[in-house]
Amino acid sequence: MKYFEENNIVHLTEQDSFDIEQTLECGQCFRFEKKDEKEYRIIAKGKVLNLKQTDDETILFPCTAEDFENIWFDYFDLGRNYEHVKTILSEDPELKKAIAFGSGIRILNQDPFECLVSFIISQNNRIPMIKKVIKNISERWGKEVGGEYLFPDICSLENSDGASLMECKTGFRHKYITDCLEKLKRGDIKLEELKQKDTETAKRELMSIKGVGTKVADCVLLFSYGRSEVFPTDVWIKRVMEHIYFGDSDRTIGEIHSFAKEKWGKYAGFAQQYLFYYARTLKISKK
DNA sequence: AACCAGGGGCCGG
DNA sequence: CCGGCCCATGGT
Repeated sequence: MKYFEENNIVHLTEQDSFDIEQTLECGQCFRFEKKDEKEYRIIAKGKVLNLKQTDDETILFPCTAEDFENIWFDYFDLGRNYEHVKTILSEDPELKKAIAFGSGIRILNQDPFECLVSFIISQNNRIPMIKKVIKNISERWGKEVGGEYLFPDICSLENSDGASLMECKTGFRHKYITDCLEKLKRGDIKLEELKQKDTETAKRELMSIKGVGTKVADCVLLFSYGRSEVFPTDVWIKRVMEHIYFGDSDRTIGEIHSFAKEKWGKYAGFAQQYLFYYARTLKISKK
């Protein structure tokens, strides 16, 4: 991964397996805004960052060399060899098509708290609406940085209540967010300590929060704790998996989940993300 | 195990 | 314009 910094702009000149559009639009994060073709703004890690990608390079701005090395290199998972991941998963001819389609996807390393609340909001909801709700919450309790609002930290969000969360259009999920905040405040769950725990234990703890089931817990583990062995299984994944591997016949979420875990092991999370992007953008039929 | 939880977009009529 | 259906689900 080659890069240099000049005038507070970082130029990424070697960008194998990195497409900003695919990485941001594949459904793993919600605080981004499309400015133009291959031009995005993200709000993450306490900062506002603009990205613009051309055939030759990706530029990140405003961004010092230090911020790139300390924050964004990890956030965009740039230290991982995705060619290797794709080679392993391409042994499966069906998956190979999905990988060719989203070959520039990288799995982000997001903030656990923001990720957790975001995926609680995601349940039975659509992406544009999820983005709107998170933006509402950020504008109400988050810190302003350069005209944008950061997702609030735990302390700031503890000033919320059911009614104010409803005003942010969280709908019936407001009580789940309240329960989440309560458990974090009491120290029943320490998000920082989950990093040291094995995936099953971390998953169990996350699922003790009301409104966090297997799917939401898996998303948090994959998108903010780097647990690539999980396989978040939702209706889209169910559909595309039934289509590809089961001749369009009905399977339960549980059957799909264990099939994928068995088949892809520690690469299941990557497979899931390629399949999700493939299914969503091709709009695989709902039968 | 069916049903319900806001809210809003989309679709057929 | 309006009803019905669906949505990166989980609780009851």
